[in-house]
Amino acid sequence: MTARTPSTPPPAEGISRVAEDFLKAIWSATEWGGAPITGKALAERFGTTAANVSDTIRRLTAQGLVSHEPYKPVRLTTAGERHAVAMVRKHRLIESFLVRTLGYSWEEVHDEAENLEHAVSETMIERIDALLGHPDRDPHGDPIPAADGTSPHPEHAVNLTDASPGSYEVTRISDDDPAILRLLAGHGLRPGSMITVGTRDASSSSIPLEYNDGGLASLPSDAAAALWLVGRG
Amino acid sequence: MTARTPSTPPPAEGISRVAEDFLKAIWSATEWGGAPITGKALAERFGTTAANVSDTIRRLTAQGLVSHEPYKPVRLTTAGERHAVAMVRKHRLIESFLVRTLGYSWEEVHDEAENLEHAVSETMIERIDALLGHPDRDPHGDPIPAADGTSPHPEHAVNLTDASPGSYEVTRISDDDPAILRLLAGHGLRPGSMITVGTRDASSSSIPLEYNDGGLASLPSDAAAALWLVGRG
DNA sequence: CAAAAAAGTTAAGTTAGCTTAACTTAGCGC
DNA sequence: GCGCTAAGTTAAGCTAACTTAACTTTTTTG
Ligand SMILES: [Mn+2]
Ligand SMILES: [Mn+2]
Ligand SMILES: [Mn+2]
Ligand SMILES: [Mn+2]
Repeated sequence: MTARTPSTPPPAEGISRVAEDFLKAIWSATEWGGAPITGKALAERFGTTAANVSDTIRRLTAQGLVSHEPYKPVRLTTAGERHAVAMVRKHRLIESFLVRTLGYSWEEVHDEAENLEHAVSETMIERIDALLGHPDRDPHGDPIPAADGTSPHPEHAVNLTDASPGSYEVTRISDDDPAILRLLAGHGLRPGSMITVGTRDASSSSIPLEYNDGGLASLPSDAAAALWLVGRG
Repeated sequence: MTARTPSTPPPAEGISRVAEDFLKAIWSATEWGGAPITGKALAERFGTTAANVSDTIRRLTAQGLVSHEPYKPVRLTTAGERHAVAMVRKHRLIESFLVRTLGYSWEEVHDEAENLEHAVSETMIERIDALLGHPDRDPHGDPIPAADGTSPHPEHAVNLTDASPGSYEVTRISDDDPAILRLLAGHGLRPGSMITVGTRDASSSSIPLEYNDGGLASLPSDAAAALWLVGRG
């Protein structure tokens, strides 16, 4: 066996499942204009401890995938961002594939994709992409990065939480929380739905909506935060 | 944290990827009438050391999945066999799915399935099974165990290495070695092919074949060992 | 601004899975 | 049966990923 000099960077054998999920989470935090993610948020996202997050961030830093100053939020390096975008591409293509070929509903694909994204080969991803005709949105309305890492930049969307009264089209629905997805699906809301945002009642945190067909509803603010809209006059 | 009594069996949280592959390998050794597998064979199969195999077998034994006396071959317990058959079912259904829906060729599916089998949910496997119409053979001719663990017992097959001269149908082709699969595919041999086995030349270890269409070929013995036949006249 | 709370780090310990090295056992060949 | 060799085990040590506990830094807040 060839002795390995301790100072030599790790052989970059491949990137672990945990590392892949971290990179994706760090990237996702800023996808819709949010601030760089904190250790606390990462710990909550993965149901683990702050100590474990520090440890994992240290390993990712050693691999040159993230940059991190103590007590500051975490950022991706160029290499880290490349890997992150590749994972997002896999995740969203897999979701699209499951809906199209296996009849998954758009509120159940996320968990399955969360596992499969770490197991599919590049070859398989490109075949899925070709079979689906190179889609540019996943079932939740999220843009699918191209194989070269470029992202189709979607029309500027506003969060329902920040939307002033008026007519909108739902362009994306965050797939983070399955319970919220089921709630929204129950309201008939999906990417492409047309809605009218009403005037907020100061005494309540929920947001009044009117649907195309005249139906009325009121969404709690956590569900509203999952909806992204573009104005439709 | 609740203290765990040392004698309590492990919580069977879930079964690791390494454990799943070991169970599958142990089961596969006896699928076509072979002897229970040895540690040496397991080490070769996974490209690891005998020491690591001993270690892994120890863990599997502690989990109640295999039974093992020192210096003896490894056997599955009832629980181990149940898990092994479930993995084989996943592997073969995934191979079938990749061929059918993504246009994989039967000589390239194995490696992809080797990874995906650890990532797909029960739900996804059952949907694949339904989509494919509950197939009972995979692309290599291997029987696909049913969801309840029962295996369709195929017509008794003989290995080409042991076949006396005569007419046969190829019923299965072992998918262990990709190089051999490519060689056989190059000869036009696949499950369902009809062949005539010629008389062996004592001076050579290769086996003479005649195809349906009159073509002649001669297979080296390692390739011949991958072919399983049933007599046809 | 100082104290309290929240966030982050460090330290120590665990397990699975791997390595190399040293040793033991089993199965012959003679 | 004796001794060689192949197979198997044991020992020691490593990394990634996790835990709890103790501590430090930053942020909030009265
Ligand atoms: Mn994931
Ligand atoms: Mn999605
Ligand atoms: Mn596998
Ligand atoms: Mn197969």
